Amino acid sequence: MAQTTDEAELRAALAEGPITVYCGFDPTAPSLHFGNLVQLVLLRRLQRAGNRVVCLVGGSTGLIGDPRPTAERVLKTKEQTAEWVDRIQAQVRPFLDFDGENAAVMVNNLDWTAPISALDFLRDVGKHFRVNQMIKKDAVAARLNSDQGISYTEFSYQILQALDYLHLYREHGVTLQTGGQDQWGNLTAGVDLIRRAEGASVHALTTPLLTDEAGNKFGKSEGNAVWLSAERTSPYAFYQYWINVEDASVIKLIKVFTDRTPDEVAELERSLAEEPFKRLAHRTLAADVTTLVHGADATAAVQAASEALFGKGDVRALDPQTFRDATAALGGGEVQVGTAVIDALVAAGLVDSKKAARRAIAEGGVSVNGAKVTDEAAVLGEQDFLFGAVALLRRGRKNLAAARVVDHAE
RNA sequence: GGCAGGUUGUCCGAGUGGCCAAUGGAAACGGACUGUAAAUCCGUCGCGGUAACGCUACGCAGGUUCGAAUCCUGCACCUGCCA
Repeated sequence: MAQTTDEAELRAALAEGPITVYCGFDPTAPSLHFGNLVQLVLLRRLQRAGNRVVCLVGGSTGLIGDPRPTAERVLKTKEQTAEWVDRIQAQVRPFLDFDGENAAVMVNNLDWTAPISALDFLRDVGKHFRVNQMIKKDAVAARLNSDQGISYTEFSYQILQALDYLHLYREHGVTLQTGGQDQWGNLTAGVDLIRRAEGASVHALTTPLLTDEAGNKFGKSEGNAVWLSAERTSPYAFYQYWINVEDASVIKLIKVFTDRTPDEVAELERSLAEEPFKRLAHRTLAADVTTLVHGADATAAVQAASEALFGKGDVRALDPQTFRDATAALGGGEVQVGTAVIDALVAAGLVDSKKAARRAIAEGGVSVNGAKVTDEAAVLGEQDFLFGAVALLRRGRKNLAAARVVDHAE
């Protein structure tokens, strides 16, 4: 928890009985990512604790765009946004319980925003907002001070989000909105609106931005975002992301993302301190979160793959089935017998260009099936494709890919 | 509409006729060290080529020049001030 409107009052409200809480997700991409996971887990816990949960996917706010402090967003088409709304709704469903007596509710703010005319919007909603306050919100202030400026469109975003809160307060009795720390301005805009329009006092709660010891945001893997969809970030890559988290942050992440009990956490903490080489905390974290997002079956598969690929043994010694399953989890490309290692690295997506591939070999960072490649002109021969199918390419300590042989009849 | 300033590689940011594929920083990547950790040290960091070298690149299009990221013209976009 980072900030709340009135912590004492919120605690009292929560203690008194179930409340109704909402959190919104804007369809700015076809998939949710690491950052959204914090909110999903929070909602999940709140629901399990007996509270009612309303999950909003921003069909209208997604069309406008929450102002980023750095730059204006490029508008997405309505069709695109609508499609992403569907995808994100589907992605959220597994995290919450939408059946039973305490079923979560899924809403789309386009339903109540779209019918409002511009005039009604300005007269009925706009009157409650003071520009003087609006320009003080962090993201807006940053943009006003930048040489980018800010469009009227994005400037209006906070009004739309505040309107959502008001609507949900009226229709569903929502009295708490959660969000990331950067959403504070938008959340309080809603709280203020409800106070003015309804004379009611409602709450807002933000979660702190998760950063590593160096102060960097979590959720970036090799410069790419960690997505929740298997198409964008494979379960294998997802699992590996968590396995590689720095020691100093594992325990914190376990507390945030998993349902481990305090006793279990204490045990993991002890293990981390006394027998770090076992990497027990990392394995637990990776397994728990991967299960949460991708399910138990996928987790078992990537665990086995990781075990096989990073185990001490020789990959050649693995039994064919294990090897096949493990490499199936990896990214890779198709090559033919006789393809140069350099070209195979490019085809498998391990490097961006042949030049980079050559460089990697020169740096001593490339191996095929565990054997270091020293010759830039090396080619993949028949014997390199283990079990007649796949050559395991490695760049650096932990970038692996599979070069799958294709019918070389052509 | 007028005036002024800006647009450089993933990002920030130098460079104002040749020595510039372009200083510096960040990010990233590889190696050593380890525990698929952090810190540290070393190295790499446009594309093709073993290399010599070639190609592409400093908003876009032309031009001046033996030679331009650097000068000129037009256009686009951004920012500020004025109307």
